[in-house]
Amino acid sequence: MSKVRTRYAPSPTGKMHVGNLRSALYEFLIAKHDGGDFMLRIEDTDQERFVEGATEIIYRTLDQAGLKHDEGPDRDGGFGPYVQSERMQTGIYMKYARELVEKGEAYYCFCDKERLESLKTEVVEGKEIMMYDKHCLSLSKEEVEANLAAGKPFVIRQNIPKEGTTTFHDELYGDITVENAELDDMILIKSDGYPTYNFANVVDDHTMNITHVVRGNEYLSSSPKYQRLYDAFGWESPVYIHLPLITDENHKKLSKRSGHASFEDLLDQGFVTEAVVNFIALLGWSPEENREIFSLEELIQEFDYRRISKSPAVFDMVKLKWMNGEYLKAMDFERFYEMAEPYLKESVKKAYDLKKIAAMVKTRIEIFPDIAEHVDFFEAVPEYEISMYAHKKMKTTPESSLETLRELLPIFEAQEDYSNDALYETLCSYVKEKGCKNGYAMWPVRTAVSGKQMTPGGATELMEVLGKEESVARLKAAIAKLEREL
RNA sequence: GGCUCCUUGGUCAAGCGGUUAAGACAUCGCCCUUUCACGGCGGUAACACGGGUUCGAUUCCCGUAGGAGUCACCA
Repeated sequence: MSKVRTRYAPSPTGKMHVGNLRSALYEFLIAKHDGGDFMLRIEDTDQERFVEGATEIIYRTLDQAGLKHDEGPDRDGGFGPYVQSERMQTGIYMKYARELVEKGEAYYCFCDKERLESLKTEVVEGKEIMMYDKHCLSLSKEEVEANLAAGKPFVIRQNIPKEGTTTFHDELYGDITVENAELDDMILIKSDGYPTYNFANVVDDHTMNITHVVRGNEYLSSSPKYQRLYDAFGWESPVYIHLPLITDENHKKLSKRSGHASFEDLLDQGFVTEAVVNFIALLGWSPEENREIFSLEELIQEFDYRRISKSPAVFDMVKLKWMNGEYLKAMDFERFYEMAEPYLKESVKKAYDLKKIAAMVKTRIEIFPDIAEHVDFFEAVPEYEISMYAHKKMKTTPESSLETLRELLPIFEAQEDYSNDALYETLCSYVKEKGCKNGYAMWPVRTAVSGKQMTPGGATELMEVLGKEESVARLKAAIAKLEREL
């Protein structure tokens, strides 16, 4: 068996959504698991849809995700060019198309738009259904030559017999057989001379020695046509692996068009690449052992494509967030801080120790934007109800809290050491003297300095960050508020 | 609509003829705790339906239903 070669063949039409990325990931994993090569090929045969800068997005995304390609436009492996528009310059597609015409497996078609339009039979769900009627197949060689000589625009179509069936084999779905009568004579070469995806992909995959064609299962229904192409050329067909779709919560295929999140969007939303990669790896594939957190290296090790499932998977943002949170918790602090800093600065403008705040918040957030709601009170105590001082378990009430705070204020005013440890000790000795529970004193203090139902740390941790001046000021303000509102 | 594919809890999923039908997210409860979160423990919750095959079907086959994909000079 020759070395496994897979390819990721995107068209540069915009951002990469997670379905694209997962295809790239699986292609990468299938190759790497077997010590094979992963190739990048740019499919830019549609000049109209080409988006400026889209190719750069592809490179950047692959790079960020760690899916390093062994070959591609920027890494020649001897099978180039790796961009289809450049391959076209070599005349390769036309050459092979002509070969098919010679064999009677394809034919020139000169039908114009109007005639094609008239062939459209029915409209289903807004889509016009059309099957070409092989009109130009009956043209004589002379007529074709004459048309060509006259410079008449033409396309080259695949010639599929009306009888019989075509079968191809997919590693996951098994043998799939369709009636030839169901297959349209698809266009191989467009009137602008470019090949269609349908044709280019077959020619390229073969000439570039791709052993495993891995792609989304939206291609399942057109695969019989590709199979016929391989057969017509007398080429050995590759191993096909069609991936189950990734859908949204309404079970619709993820697509850019419907505004579903792209990989870039997810990063903008505060997800880390490793989490996203890990998550999508598990959308349609599961490892043998019962485990969910995998590094890319571990995925390469474990990835067995035979364990890819056949049914579509819903992209669940909630679970992605959970997984992202796991990655954040496991992340080393320096990196976490680097990534969290912009978000912290956004919410906390005052000169507090952001590293301390970052450490407090690290285990409490799932994505970076969560930081804001956790730390906003450092900037200023929000408006709050004094009912917040009542806590059943702590046995506190607004009244008891006022008393506690009044007693504690002079103690904190007198204290110089505002480290968490020292403050905690102070509080504990107060508690001991009072003969109450920890929470009885902690709760009102925490509430007073934060004004929030929940905070990323306990009373004394917050005071350490706030510092003496601010802490005392907040305690005073809280006492005043209680006196006023009780 | 034709064709193709799919069908285990709300979601991701294990299972590949005999299981008390895993696990994870979410949800609920309890514990821990300087609140919340984290962490720990536990609960609720699934084999779409109908026929076969078989001693025995979640598992194999056939239907039905539901869902999805596709039907371009887009990929």
